[in-house]
Amino acid sequence: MKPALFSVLCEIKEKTGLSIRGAQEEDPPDPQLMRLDNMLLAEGVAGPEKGGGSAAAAAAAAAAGSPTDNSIEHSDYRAKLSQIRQIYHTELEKYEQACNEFTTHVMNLLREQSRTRPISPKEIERMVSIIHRKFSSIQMQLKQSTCEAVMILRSRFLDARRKRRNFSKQATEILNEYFYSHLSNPYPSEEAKEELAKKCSITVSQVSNWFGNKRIRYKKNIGKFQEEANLYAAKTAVTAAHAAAAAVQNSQTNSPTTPNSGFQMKDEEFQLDSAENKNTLLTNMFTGGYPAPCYQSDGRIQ
DNA sequence: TGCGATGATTAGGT
DNA sequence: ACCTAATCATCGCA
Repeated sequence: MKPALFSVLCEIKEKTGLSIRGAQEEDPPDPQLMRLDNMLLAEGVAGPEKGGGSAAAAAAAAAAGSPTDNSIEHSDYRAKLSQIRQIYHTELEKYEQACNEFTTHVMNLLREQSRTRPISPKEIERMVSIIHRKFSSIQMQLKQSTCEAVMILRSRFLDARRKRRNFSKQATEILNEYFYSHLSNPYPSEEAKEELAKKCSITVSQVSNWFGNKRIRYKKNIGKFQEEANLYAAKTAVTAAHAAAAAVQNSQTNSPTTPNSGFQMKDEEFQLDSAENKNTLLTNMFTGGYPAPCYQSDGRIQ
């Protein structure tokens, strides 16, 4: 910027008491503008050059409940965010420069006019504030669209649904084993969930999600899961047989296993009596027979 | 590429 | 807080 113009701007500043550079930020305490500013600051788009963005990304990733450090996606997110940030800053600078230049231009015109007519400081102030209002509304739009872009970016990268990965085969195996061996009451306790989570290398809430999904899907279409149920029943039968063999050697007077009340969904009379079903499955497994169908094709009990 | 499977989210209930 | 049920969005296979 040319020194001559700059001195003019300083002159305006002195005369009007307006801050030319940052008029938009400090003049009206507009709540919406403040919201936008706060959000941009929180997302690391506005504010200090480095660190903010990654902090926001890390916080968001933590909120999304991602235990592994998917650093590839992270850096991708950061790259996109800094792209937005760069665009935002260059645009902002462009607007400020344009605002200043335009102000200078108007001031020059007023100066020339001052040779032919008297110009009051009031008039100058009015002109300058008009210009600033115009430019700050443009700036508001910029901030708004930047916020939108960040929100879209966030939803694309940080929405857990978008980066869903199937659990490992082992994990699914472990979960299924638990589910089918507790079919009469497939509601693991907090401790059980923690243990399953540990075994499967997933979070406790993922275990809860899995059981929630499994219960509802099993209930909806038991027929579909029959084969799977048989498979895991056989599997647990083998381990149970080992355990039983060991137990029998110790004592013959063991109390019977826990009484089963049946798989009952909350608030619903939905007695599967699946413990009995499982026992049938097991005995059939051992005798080589195939279990009699216990459920109708629509999933209801016969 | 279509479609079923599947993990995550949401709304509404207790 | 935890559940069910519906739904969303992606995965993975034929």
